[in-house]
Formats: sequence, C-alpha cells, structure tokens
Amino acid sequence: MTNPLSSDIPAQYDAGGTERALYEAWEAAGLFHAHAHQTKGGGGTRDPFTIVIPPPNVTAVLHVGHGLNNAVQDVIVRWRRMAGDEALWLPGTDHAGIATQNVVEKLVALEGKTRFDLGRDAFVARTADFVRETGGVILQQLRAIGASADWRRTAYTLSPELSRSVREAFVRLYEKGLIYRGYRVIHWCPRCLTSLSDEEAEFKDTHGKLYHVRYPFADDPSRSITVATTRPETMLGDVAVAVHPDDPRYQALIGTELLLPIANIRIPIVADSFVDKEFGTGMVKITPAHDPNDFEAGKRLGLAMPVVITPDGHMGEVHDAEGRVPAALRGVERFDARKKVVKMLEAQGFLEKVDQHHHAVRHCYRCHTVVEPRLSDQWFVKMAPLAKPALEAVRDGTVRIVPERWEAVYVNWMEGIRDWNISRQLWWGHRIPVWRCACGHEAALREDPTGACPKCGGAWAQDEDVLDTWFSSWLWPISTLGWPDKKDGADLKAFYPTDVLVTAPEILFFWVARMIMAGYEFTGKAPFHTVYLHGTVRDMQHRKMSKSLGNGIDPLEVVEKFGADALRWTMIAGMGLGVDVLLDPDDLEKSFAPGRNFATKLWNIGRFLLMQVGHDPVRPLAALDRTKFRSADHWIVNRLADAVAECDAALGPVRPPNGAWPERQRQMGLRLDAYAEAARRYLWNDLADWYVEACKTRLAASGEDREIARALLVHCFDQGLRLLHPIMPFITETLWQRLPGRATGQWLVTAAWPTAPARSELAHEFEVVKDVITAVRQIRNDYVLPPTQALTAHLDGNAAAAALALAEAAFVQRMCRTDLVAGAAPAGAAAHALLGGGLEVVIPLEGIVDVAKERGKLETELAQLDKQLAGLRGRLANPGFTAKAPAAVVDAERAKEAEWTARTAQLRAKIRAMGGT
RNA sequence: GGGCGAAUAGCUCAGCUGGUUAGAGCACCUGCCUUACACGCAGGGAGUCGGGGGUUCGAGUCCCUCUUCGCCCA
Repeated sequence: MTNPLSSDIPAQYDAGGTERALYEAWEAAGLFHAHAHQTKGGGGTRDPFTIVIPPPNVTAVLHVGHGLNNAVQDVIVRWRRMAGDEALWLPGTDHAGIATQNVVEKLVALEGKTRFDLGRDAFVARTADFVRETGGVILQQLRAIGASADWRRTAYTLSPELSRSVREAFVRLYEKGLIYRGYRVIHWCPRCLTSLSDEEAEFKDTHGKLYHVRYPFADDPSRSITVATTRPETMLGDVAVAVHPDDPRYQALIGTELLLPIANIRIPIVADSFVDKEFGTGMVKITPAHDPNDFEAGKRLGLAMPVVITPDGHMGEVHDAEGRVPAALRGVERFDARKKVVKMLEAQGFLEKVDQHHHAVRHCYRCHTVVEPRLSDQWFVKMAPLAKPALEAVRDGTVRIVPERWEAVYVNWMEGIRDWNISRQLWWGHRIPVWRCACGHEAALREDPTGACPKCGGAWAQDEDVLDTWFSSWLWPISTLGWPDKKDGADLKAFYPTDVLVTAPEILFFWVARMIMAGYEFTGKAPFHTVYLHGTVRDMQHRKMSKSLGNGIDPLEVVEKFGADALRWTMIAGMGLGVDVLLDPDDLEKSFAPGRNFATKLWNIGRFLLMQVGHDPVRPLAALDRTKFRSADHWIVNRLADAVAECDAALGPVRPPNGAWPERQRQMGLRLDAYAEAARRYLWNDLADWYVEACKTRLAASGEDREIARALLVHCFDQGLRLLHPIMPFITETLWQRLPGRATGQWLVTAAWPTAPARSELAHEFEVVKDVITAVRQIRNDYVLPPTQALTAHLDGNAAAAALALAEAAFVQRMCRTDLVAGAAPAGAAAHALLGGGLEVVIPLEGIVDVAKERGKLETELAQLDKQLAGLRGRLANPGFTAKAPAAVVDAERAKEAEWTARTAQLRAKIRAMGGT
C-alpha cells in the first residue's frame, strides 16, 4: 500500500490501500463536516453551498448509476469546498415503502408466513429491524468512491425528525383543503396491493390485441353493434356502450339497449363526446370501475359502477356486480380470464375479429406488474395551487434546469398537472395522521390523540393507509435541515435554500418538481436554484444497465481493480452535458483504462518531479523575480492561468447573481467533461510534456535558474493537483502531501481553489521554441530518420524568432537531437519547414532528401494557400462584404491577407531555389 | 395522439448571440523500451457538418421542408 502521508514515492501507486486509509484520515479530520456558524446565515463570513443527496432506497446496493450521480455531486461539492464556501453535502436514505415492504415480505414468506400472520405492528417492527441492520450499506459504499458527504448529518425519511416534517406538511395541507379524500379510479398494483400515483404507473409499449366484440340488440338479437377493446375481461363490468353524439352513423341508436354477452345484462347505448370516432368502430364500451376515462364518463352520465376484479387481480362480483360474473370465471386470474372470455365469446359467435395492437400499458414501477385501474377511496393532494409558483420559478429563472430541454418538459407537465394520489395500502411508511369517528368527525393531527373523539366521546381510529414515500421525499431539502422545528433551526437558516440538485431526468416529476412545490408551499422559497440532470450509464448497445439484462457494472469491482479515482475520472470526463455515459460491462479494462492510465501518468509526473525538486523548501510564486524567467517559465505560468480560467468557466457560475438566473447564464457551467479535459490537458500536455522536459537540464545545474525552475515546478504541479482534486481526490491528495514544505494537518481537500496567476507578455517566445521542435520532429518522421541520428537545423527568414529558439538550443537538442544554427543553410538537398512569422527551418539531408519530392511538398502547400488566398481576396474585393461586415472582421481578413501573401512569396522563392518555377 | 429534442471524423460529442483553413477525447495507422511513465513518447490520416430549398456580403450556426432517430406525456 502507498502510505498516503509518507514522503517517499514508490514506483507504483497502489490505489486500493491508499484510498481506504486516506478516506479514514479525511473523515477523522472532520473535513466533510459543515458548520452552520461559519455561514453568513449563521453569523459567519462564508457563502454556504449545499447539495442534498437524492436519497437512495434503504434496500439499495450501489450500482453504477449511483456511482455516476454521486461522483457528480462530489465533484461539485469538493470544488466549492476548496473555493471557500461552507460546503455541505447532506447524505441519507429513504424508507422506500413498497420496495422495502416487498423485501421483508419475501423474508417472511421464507418462514411460510405472510405479513397478515404477523400483524401490522409486528411486521413494521420486523421491517424496522431489517432496515437498522442493512439500511446503511449503500452509504458505506459511497465512502469507497470518495464521497465527501457530511455523515454526521445523515438523514432518513422515517426518522422521528423527518417524520415530524411529514406530519406537519400533511396537516398544513389538510387544513388548507389541499389534501382531500376521493373515490375514483386509480392505478392499482395487484401484486403490491396498493394504489400508485400517475408517475409510479409507468407506460410500457406492449404488443397486445384489439378484440372486436359484437353486442346484440336486446330487442332484436339478430342485429348487433361492434365494440373494440384491448381488455375483453372487463366487459363484465360494462354498464353502457358510448358513441360520439355527432357521429352520423349511430345517431339513431342512442337510447336503445344491448344485451351484454356472457353476463346477459341489458345495457344502454349512450352519447358522450369523449369517444374517438376514428378509433375502432367508433363505439366504445363503458366500464366505469375499471378505466379512468370510463369512470369520468360514468360520473358524467350517472351510471352504475360495478367492480368485477378483486384487489389481487381475480375476477369476482366485488361490488355492485351481482349476476355479472358467471361461476366459471369467478376467482380466475385476470389474464387467464381474458383468454377464457375470448374463448366464450368465440364459442357464442360474438367475437368478430382480433387485430394486433401496439399500445402503452401501465406497469408498477416497483414490481413491473401490469397495473389494474381500480375504483377506491384514496387521499389526494390538490396540485394546481402548488404548481403555480413552481412553474413561475422556472419561467422567471429563479430555478434553472440544465440541460435546457428539460425546462420545456417541466413546463409542459406543470401546465397539465393532475392531483397526486398519496395514499398507499401498505404498512411500511408514514401512517396517514387522520382520525375518524363513527359520528363523522375527522381530523388531521400533529400529535397522536390520547382520548376519545372530541365531538361525541366515541372511539376514533386512525386511517389505515400510509403515505407515498415521495410525500416524504418532496420535503427532503427542508426536512433534512430541520424544518419545521423552530427551536433548532440553525441548519435551515444556514444552508437553506440549497444550491444544486443533481439527479437523473427520470425523477424530474416524481421528485424534483414536487420538491420545488414543497419548497414554495412550506418556506416560500425555491429549495435550490439549479437542477442538474445528468445522463444515464448505458452499455455499448446504448441499453440502460439493469439487473435483468445482466449488463450492469459494479462500481465497487471497478474501485477494487482500478481505484475510485479511475472510476470517477472515466465517468466525469466522459460526461457531456445531459449526455449518456457509455461503458462496456464486458470489458472493464477498456472502459476504465482512461482513468487508470491518467492516474498512473499523474503518479509518474509527481514521482519524477518531486525526485528532481528534492525536499528543500521552494520560494512562493510571488517571491520569484520574473525578469529572471526563461521563456518556458513565462509560458507555463500562462498555461496555468489558462487552465484555471478554463476550469472556472466550465464549472461556474456558482449561483445566480441576484436571486434569479439572467438569460445569458441560464445554461452556463457544470460542463464537467470540459473541466476534466482542461485540468488533464494542463497537467499532462503542458506541464509534463513540455515544462517538466524544459526543466530537466536546468535542475541538473545549480543557482538562481535552478531555484526558479524548482519553485515553478512545485507551484504549477500544486495548482494542477488542486484543479484535478475534485475529480480524482485520492491520488491528488497523496501526491500533494509529498510536495516540499507541506506541514502536517494541511489537506488538499480544504486547500484553496486556484486563482489565475498574473499573465506574462513573453509566453509566446516559448511557442517559437515548441514550433521549431515540432517542425524538426515532423521532418524526422517524414524521412524516417532514426531518433538517435544527430541533425542540424538552420533557422532563417526571421532573425528575432531564430534567436529565441537559439536561446534554448540545449532544450531543443534534448527534445529532438538537433543542433540549431542561425542563418541560411548551405546549398544542397534539404528538408524545409516554414513556420509562422516567416521562420524557416532547413535541415540539410544530402542523399536522403529527394529535391523534387521536397519541392512537390512545398508546391502542394503553396497551391492550397493560393486557393484560400484567392477566396479571401474575393471576399475583400466584394463591396457587400467590406461595407456590411463589422470593421473588426474586415481588418482581421486584411491582416490575414497580408500574412498569407508574404507566406506565398516565401514559398515561391524556396520553390524557385529548388529548381522549380 | 400531444409536447420537446437530436442528426458534425470509425465511436462519443464540442462548436456561444451567423464571420480564421470546422475542433476534442477515444479508436485507428507509422516509428520509438529517448536514464518518470509502453497504463508511455513522437508523428500521422480521416468529416461534400442527414437530403433539398430559402434568408444573407457571408450559413455547421437562422428560416421552411423532407428523412431518420431519441426522450417526455396521454
């Protein structure tokens, strides 16, 4: 294992042991704990920066989707922590009503029992025990990927504190009349035995069938009409057949009666404008208890509502349905019943035809069972009043959604918002705090009642249902910070509203939209100013990773094999805004190599640099005499300034300037891939590839030049580690601890985020040196000259530029084994390169260079340039362009023309000298 | 059926309010174990910006249209 805090630098970096030890050290040092009193709201001086975690289910184990989501949050929160904010990342879990109850029911089933055998209290106690034992697993796993969450504030939706929030929210809404009880058709999961909200009943495209069924007229069985249905078994609950009132085909039939096959019941033909004239036959059967649209129609028309399917999805005369379900169908499972009904219809000659039919069918989002529309009593939240401020917030930029296209989706949903079914027929969850008495008295109570009904003195009983888990999740940003508790409101004052919410688009409606509503309803403020919706991790066929497909990636396996830094780098660097991350579950090596390779490279940069620099202290940047800088020094300082600016531009702005995002800033920032690339380019392509190389010879000497190189190497590497730390926290900290002069107790985690150093005017001088080196390397490659072969390059055409290169002749020699000479090359065969500013690099290669071929190369270059120059001159000759284009554009084009003209002249002269025309 | 969006190098994507010779990463090809790193170094090829039309001095960028694909909602 690599000791994270030691000063020696082994040849190999061992991620596994280092990461574990380092995480423990960080946590022990309390680096992730945010202090309310440090914030401006808490009496301190710092801006707060808060992210609340999208709480994973207590039953969840870490999958790569969590990995991505939490890596993003960690990058952002680590960035803000370094930037000097009092940064709080608040972790926790939710109790996941349906999912957790399902898991425990399965455990109970292993003992041959059901939850009903145990009884409600015992089952709830059993579930609570289960959660106590296993509920923290995923939070423990988050530590392995480096999550810098404030574990001392870990929250849980079913804790006493958060339960109080839920209760308070319910009672307030109830008292305002925004929570009501309604008897209507809702989505019902016959397996979970509970109702579901619209959002929890997911559409899935299904290959079904459209059955065309003949319903004979009651008074003349020789005549019949035909209705089309995808669910023939529900016909037993039919109470009418509807036609569109304007449909000329059926005007005369309205009011006549049909004989419902199988059930042999008379039902009327009615008119309702909800019927789609074009669909099927334009006649639709009405089954009010088993279809939401039919329910509405049934209500409008005052029809009966017989229920013919039991809660667990079997046929039966459940309610108001005597005589409708024949004995042969009673107790038959609904899909078996469908087959039987079809057979019966066929046998009796009522089945006209069956078409293939593709349609979207609702499924339970927890167990994927086909949802059964069911008529029942449920609690609802009236959403329209809550949606109003939440919609306005996104419209006026108080809350921005990134990427932008989801704002339109959000607005669209909000405008068509429907009431939210919040009751669940479960035992695991917050029990609805409503008590009812036989006398009709009903109350929602903040505290459990002790006595009897205050109205009549009779016994009163609490509602049996529990609340939708999302009814606690929508309070998450406020409940976790202590709402509504006034006595200890420090966190709410210090850290609310939060800043960025990081999640996947799938739960935009489930959770994000509702949190915004709850924020306004209960605190009068939006709970955050930015919603960052990231992509999904997919496999190489662009399929979402899932257990059933077996195409998942276990992030802990990746951490084990390549390190958390490699995992994080790969995901963050590969994540464009709102873009899916593609990873190959069958080839983890290939998927995570970029991260692992970069970590290794970084280790080697650090190892070499630190060995060269030694342990002696170095001077700070400000103490360096810039007049003593070499061209490479000026250059690397500018590159650092560029890198800081690029990272800041990619990440920021942090928060809206005056409470709302101006149009210009609404989609700026959070470009994590661009940030990652800027940091990588600086450390690898600038610092390692050029500056470290440029320092090699200088470090071997002694004196002032060596000290400048040492100081800049340390400073520039230090700054680079800081820029990279939010993405690769472990290896950067491990290296940072080894920088000379590091005192114990200093941590990169809380080190200051870089600010761009003052730029130098002389950085371009090193570009000339680089260009010469690159030109020589190109020539060496073109003529397949071995790297060891010594060359001499003559620098002509621009004496000043040549002098800059000659000043670094030793460096050039190191980089490309080539000596530099000022002035024209001797006559003879040579390779040529024409650099910017007219600087010519000429390498005599008698016997190797074919003069005609070399001339051909220059002629090709000339031809290309001539063509572009012709276009450019055409543009400048066009009065429309010079008159209408901005002056700056025209000037730039003129400057270009001058430069290209000079270059073509130079090329022509060279070609002539080589015997061409 | 309603709404939103995308089509740019082999792949994944940048390209801001129209204005350099359209970029990056990965992949690919060539050469190299140059005393930190082959998980590396150096060099290189590659795109008629989905088709068509329009606006403009100028279009990958704006408008229309067609084609294909994706997402959300019913």
